[in-house]
Amino acid sequence: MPRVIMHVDLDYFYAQCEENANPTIRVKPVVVCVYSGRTEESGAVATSNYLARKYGVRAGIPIARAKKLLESIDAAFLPMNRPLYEAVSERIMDLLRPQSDSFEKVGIDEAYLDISARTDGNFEQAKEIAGEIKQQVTSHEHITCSIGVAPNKLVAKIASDERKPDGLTVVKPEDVSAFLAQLPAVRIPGVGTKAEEKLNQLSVKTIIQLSTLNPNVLVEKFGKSVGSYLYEASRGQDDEPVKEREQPTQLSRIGTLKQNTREIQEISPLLVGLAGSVTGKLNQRELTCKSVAIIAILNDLSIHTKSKKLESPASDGNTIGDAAKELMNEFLESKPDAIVRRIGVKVAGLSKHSGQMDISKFLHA
DNA sequence: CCCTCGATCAC
DNA sequence: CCTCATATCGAGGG
Repeated sequence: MPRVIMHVDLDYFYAQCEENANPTIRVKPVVVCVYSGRTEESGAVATSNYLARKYGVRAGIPIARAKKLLESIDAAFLPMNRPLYEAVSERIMDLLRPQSDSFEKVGIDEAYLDISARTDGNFEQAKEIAGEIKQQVTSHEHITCSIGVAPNKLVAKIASDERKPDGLTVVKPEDVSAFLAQLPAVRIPGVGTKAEEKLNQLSVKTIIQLSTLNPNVLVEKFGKSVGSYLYEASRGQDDEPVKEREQPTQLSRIGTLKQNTREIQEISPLLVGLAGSVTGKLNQRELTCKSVAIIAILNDLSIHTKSKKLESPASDGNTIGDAAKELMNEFLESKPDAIVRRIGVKVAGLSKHSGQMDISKFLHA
């Protein structure tokens, strides 16, 4: 019996939330920005509506470039309002969850629903449910979404990407091969610029070409894990279950310095602020961390990390802040030429805060 | 098997 | 003149 899996992708989500918050901007290009605070305009585009995309304004480009592309055009440049998007997301997820046998939220604007049991494997019925979900999300939240339905998560995700925005693509089990055959290999989740480059070296552009490669060649080129993933993905095979995501296993915050520097005195205030912010998130979720890391992005935009395992799991600002400062000092010492542009603090090895006091605390007292 | 770190992806 | 956040893998050292 085939599974019936649905992937729901909320269209240009941040920008659509902003359109709803202020419908007058709906007719203009809408650009949601992450301002870095370095200068008035510095930062990047988080997402944009489809009108803005017509002008080439897409996620990730510098705000300055977006302004240039839209100069002389009446456009709305808005700062991110993450609490708003999280609230809308949560309400939508609460609409979706009950429509599923099992549910998996992936990030703020995506979810998988396993609807095998309630459709009894019937893809016609699944299509009806998908239509109802789209209507429901529209009527409750005025948000459009694109939905893919397929026998597994992999193909459902590729399908939701097929028609956007406000799309619905159903790929029945017998249609999987024909559906994938036409598509470029970069449509496979996990295939980005680097993997695309390697595939080009093998003269592979499309999924059907990928499916002709010998698995040994793939493993040799991409490693055991990615290689075998690509082999199966090209055949539309995937048996990952849809399952609720537990707690995240890491938390991080990154910020941009006012100016590039390697002076710890100039770096410390931001570092401590980020450490405090991460600690806040940790405590909100009642978690402890086993390790602390710093991230340094240099003036040449190269990324470096340095991490250390703590003596014992911690959740207090002093322990995490001190560890971050220590790591930053060690990093600067190890890289005498490093000029720092941005820094981050990450905690990992998270587990639920237990009331249980670690015995090492007593041994040291 | 654990720790650390860079790379990659996708957002 | 270039944000932010998370997960995962593989390598290298121990």
